[in-house]
Amino acid sequence: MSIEYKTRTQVVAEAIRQKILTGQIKGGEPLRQAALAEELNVSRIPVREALLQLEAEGLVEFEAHKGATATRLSAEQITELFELRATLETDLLRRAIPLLTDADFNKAEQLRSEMAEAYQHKDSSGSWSELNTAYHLTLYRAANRPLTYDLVQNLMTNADRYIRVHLLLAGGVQKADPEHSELLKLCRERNITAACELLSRHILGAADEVKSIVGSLNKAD
Amino acid sequence: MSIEYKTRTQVVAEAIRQKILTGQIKGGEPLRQAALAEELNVSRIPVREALLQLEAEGLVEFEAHKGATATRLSAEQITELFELRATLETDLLRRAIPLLTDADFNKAEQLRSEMAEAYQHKDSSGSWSELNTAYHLTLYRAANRPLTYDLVQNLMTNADRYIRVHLLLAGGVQKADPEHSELLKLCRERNITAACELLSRHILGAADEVKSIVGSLNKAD
DNA sequence: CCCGATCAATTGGTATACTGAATCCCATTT
DNA sequence: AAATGGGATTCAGTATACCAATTGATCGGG
Repeated sequence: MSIEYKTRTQVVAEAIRQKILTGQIKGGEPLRQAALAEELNVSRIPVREALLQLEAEGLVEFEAHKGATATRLSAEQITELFELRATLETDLLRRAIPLLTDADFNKAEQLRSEMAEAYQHKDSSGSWSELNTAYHLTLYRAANRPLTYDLVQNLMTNADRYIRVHLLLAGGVQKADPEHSELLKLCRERNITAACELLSRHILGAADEVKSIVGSLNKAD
Repeated sequence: MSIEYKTRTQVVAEAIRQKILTGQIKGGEPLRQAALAEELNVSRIPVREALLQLEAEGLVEFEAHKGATATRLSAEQITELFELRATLETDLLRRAIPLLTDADFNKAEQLRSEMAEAYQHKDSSGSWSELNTAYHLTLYRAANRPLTYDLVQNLMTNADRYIRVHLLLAGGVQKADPEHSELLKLCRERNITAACELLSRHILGAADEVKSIVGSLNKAD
């Protein structure tokens, strides 16, 4: 077990990240350091450092002397984000499949079922999202490609914002579960080609639905 | 014209980045905040923030209460880094080729010749590296994929550390110039398949040479 | 030889204050 | 009425000083 020591900066970063992912802070919204510091009972410095970290993750943007704002992706950028994911995640999966163990399969299966259950409790779109990320990452870890893995993890975090919308407004999750089952089955069969193709469709399909929703949202404001 | 305002944090980040890229700060070496602050005539705060930024770029690593150290990639990670580059850069090039303009070709050609000249003045491995990066990026910009582009830019920065070694110890650059010429020619002919294949070989070939050198270096210490 | 205890070094974090952009508002000018 | 040009204000960027927490190293005792 990893004894995670959390610095305040990390705690603050997590808090703000959650606010952005859940939509509590919307794209384009300015993030005032003083306000966040007071709200989270820390000084401005850990807030600044947390924001810097989130900038690196692509969740916020800095402008000198103007401060940080939550990023807002255009439709094209959302497309690019998901296509990037498709590229990198299929690459990881391709490498991972021959190396996946029974333990990995079991963990993935468990996460899948937890996800199915979380879906019942309609409220918690957050936990579904986290489980979904964990499920996918479980299949990638065996690839042993730390740089790509970290990158993908970050891309998934970014995608999450849009997935949650997807999840809330459309019934995007109903489609996900059978795909997750099928994907796991193909992995167990070590059918690399089919698994990668399914994964790609899984990601790009979600992208399409997200885009149609976000498109109408952007018109709204 | 963009009026670039530079905060001290940015200046500091650049200074430290250069030190790492040039090998003035070696992999694994600890980066003392107080020392850097004094050396650069700033307080510790911009130093901390600069280090945080460099962490995001993958050039340094933080450990709570132990501080930052310059990262040191294993042979496997170097392989992964260059393979990632090959994947993402060929993707960009594929998309860019149909959209490249004469202005782009001219700029690339100019950079290529500057690179060839910089190579004469043996000292400046730094400027060769920067020109090399600029040359490649010129061919990718037209792809209009900002996320991927930024990512690649960052990967190239990371690769640079190793390329410079390559450049100094082996004659890796002699090989690069004809490849750059050929690549540009294929782009002008809009020969996507051949151009991408060449680019991939160009990157992976450099990786091989870098690895053999770094391998012997790692043994050394 | 190992094992705590102690201590210095260094990072993480707070409080506070100051400087200087960026921006808004309003008066002056055209 | 529109443009110009200050202030005044807000907020980010940075400095300084200080304290707390953690680490690593040294050292003395079992």
